Amino acid sequence: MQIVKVLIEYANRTLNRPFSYFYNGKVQIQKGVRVLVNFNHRDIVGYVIDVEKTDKSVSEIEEESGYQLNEIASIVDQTPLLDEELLALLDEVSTYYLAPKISVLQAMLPPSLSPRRSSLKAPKIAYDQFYEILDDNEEGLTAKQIELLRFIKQEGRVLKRDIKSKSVADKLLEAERIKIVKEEKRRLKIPDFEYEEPPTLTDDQNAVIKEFNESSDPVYLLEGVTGSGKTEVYLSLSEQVLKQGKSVLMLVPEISLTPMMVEYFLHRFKDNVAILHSDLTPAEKYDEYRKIAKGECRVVVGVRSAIFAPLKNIGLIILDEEHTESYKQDTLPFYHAREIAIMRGRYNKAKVLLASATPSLESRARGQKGVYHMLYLKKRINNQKLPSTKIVNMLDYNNIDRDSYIFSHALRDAIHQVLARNEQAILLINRRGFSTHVNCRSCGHVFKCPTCGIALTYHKSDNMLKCHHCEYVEPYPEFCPECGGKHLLKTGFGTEKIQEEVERLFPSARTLRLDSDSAKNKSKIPETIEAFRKKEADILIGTQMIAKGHDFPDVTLVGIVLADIGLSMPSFRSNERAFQLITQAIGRSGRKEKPGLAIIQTYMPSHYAITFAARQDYELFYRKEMEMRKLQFYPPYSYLTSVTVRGKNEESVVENTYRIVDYLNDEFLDEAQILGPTTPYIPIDMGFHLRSVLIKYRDPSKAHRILEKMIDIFGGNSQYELFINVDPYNF
DNA sequence: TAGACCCAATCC
DNA sequence: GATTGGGTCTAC
Repeated sequence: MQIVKVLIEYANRTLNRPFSYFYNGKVQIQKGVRVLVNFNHRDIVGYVIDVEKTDKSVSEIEEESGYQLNEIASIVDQTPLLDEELLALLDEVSTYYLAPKISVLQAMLPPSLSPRRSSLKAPKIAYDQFYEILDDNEEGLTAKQIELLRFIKQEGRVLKRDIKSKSVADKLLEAERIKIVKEEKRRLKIPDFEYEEPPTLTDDQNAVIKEFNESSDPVYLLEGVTGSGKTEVYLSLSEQVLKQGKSVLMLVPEISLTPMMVEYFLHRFKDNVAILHSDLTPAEKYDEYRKIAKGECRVVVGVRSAIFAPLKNIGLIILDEEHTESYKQDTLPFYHAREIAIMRGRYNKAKVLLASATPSLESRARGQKGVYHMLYLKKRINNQKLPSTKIVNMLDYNNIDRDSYIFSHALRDAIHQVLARNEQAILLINRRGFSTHVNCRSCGHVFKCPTCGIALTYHKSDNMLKCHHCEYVEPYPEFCPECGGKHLLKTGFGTEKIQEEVERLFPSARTLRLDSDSAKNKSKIPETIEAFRKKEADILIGTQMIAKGHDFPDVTLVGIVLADIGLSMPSFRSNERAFQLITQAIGRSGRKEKPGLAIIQTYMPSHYAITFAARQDYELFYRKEMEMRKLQFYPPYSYLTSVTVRGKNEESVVENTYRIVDYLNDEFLDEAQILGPTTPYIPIDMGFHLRSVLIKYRDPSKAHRILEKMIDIFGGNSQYELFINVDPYNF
């Protein structure tokens, strides 16, 4: 008999331990396969982490252990889900992020292989069926049969579903002239890209590649201004690595925003490329995953979760736009792809290349200290000039247009000129919807989301109030539910309002809007971008979506309608975010020979994030922001971990959070700052109340020991659940 | 995580 | 007297 230890599919701290089952079948159960087990009256999926043979009987074991053993209901997988490297990575990730192991497994594996019940109904392998010749003897065949036989012979193999005359084929099968061959099918359809010869590299690119090759450092940070040719460096290095027989993992922030990167890789490496991103169907993900696991593709281009791709013998891992927040998962297990990349790099003895025009402060500081090897691309490829910029102080009434409180004279004039020259403009407003708040004029009641507790945004297009955090919507009310007042006040503005204003002020201009409302399904994003590139519109209005690496040759004006939005967010990263966003947006203006202009409207015209972004001066911003971080003891001068308590009863949540704060204060003594309990920006999650503690510390290994002890003491509670976020982003 | 179990509130 | 709803407990 075998005793099988399994992790069960619930990613809950109190269940983060192995459960034992017995198995009397003949098959030897392997570690790393999924099994179906009965757990607390239900059949669920478990992941096998250990198997022991025993001569004892079930009742003897039950006697010893004190619990009743069930039998494994069935075995799901024939072979283990993870190879040796990924198995080691599972341990490393769950340890570093203090996360339940099963949650790491669920993040690592595609839906069809994930240890959860839903994976059992998920897509399986699909096959293409081909006809191939068995025997080309034409004797005794009808004319039609001979015709088909010759056709198949000529083609070598023919897809079964391409044959119209099914009955003729059946006859040939019966006569044993042809056979059916099954082959795994790739459901992701990738257009066939022409091979593109690598362009001649610039001296700067060659210098970077040379320095990279001559060093044996494990991690590199490439700081390259927009348009400096980073992509060609990636392609060139990838080519080298493939020639050495190794494989390449290329991470991008979001595929629908950067389809060009995928295309470059497809042009260069053709069907050696597998693609992994969140818009793929589960079936497509499964096929890509299997292709990688079988070694059929040695280049993977993908988003965050692709960092767990089952690539073997990795030689190079690249993170493009390494500062992007989408590399951090904001649900369990809260991992950051950059850290995983470094772990996998270490295991594979592969080099890791991080790259950005505006590196994250953490990475840049590590570069400064020599932890990462700094590389630079300082010049734009054909020496394009950076756009000229103008900061408009919106506090000064004289600067504001008489017809519209949103536009300055400068921006309105500039748009007029662009339209007159038949060029294009981009207007960035990093907030969607029409008005940001709705409240009652008589009693001041603010309309809030009942599930999240944050203010609802008014959307004019469908006359609804929407929550920008969860899915909640309600019709725009006629009167106040508190006092019955009829006068509701809409304050603040977003993309919808800007579009309306633009259409009012520039009636002849054709506008396009791009935000997550206008792009409900993601294929809309590249469509809208393409339409704008083709000059089907004069003005593109949108959120940060439009600020990313797109190349619009006719855009000569970028207007940042309100640069302060990001700055007023309650996070130590808000300056960094604002700087990155403004810098990127400005980079969209004047990409070809036409000179570009950027106008930045703000109520904080002398804020350094705005002034340095306007000058496109990363270095000065970096130094100033480092000073601020040092003063406030934030990363990179400290490490952060947040602990969030989530429970039904608000009082008990608060009380328990206080107990955790006290505990942490006792354990850390003076070696950490413990902030809290604080009420998170999103205070309620599906009817559960949330409170957080932020820990700022210098010694990660000590913190790790204390946090593990904290989980032992406070983790196994049914009153509340603990969420631990190592290196959180939203504080 | 989600069923079982328990108790109290509520219904006709 | 039965049904419903909420809170708590527990799992191999």
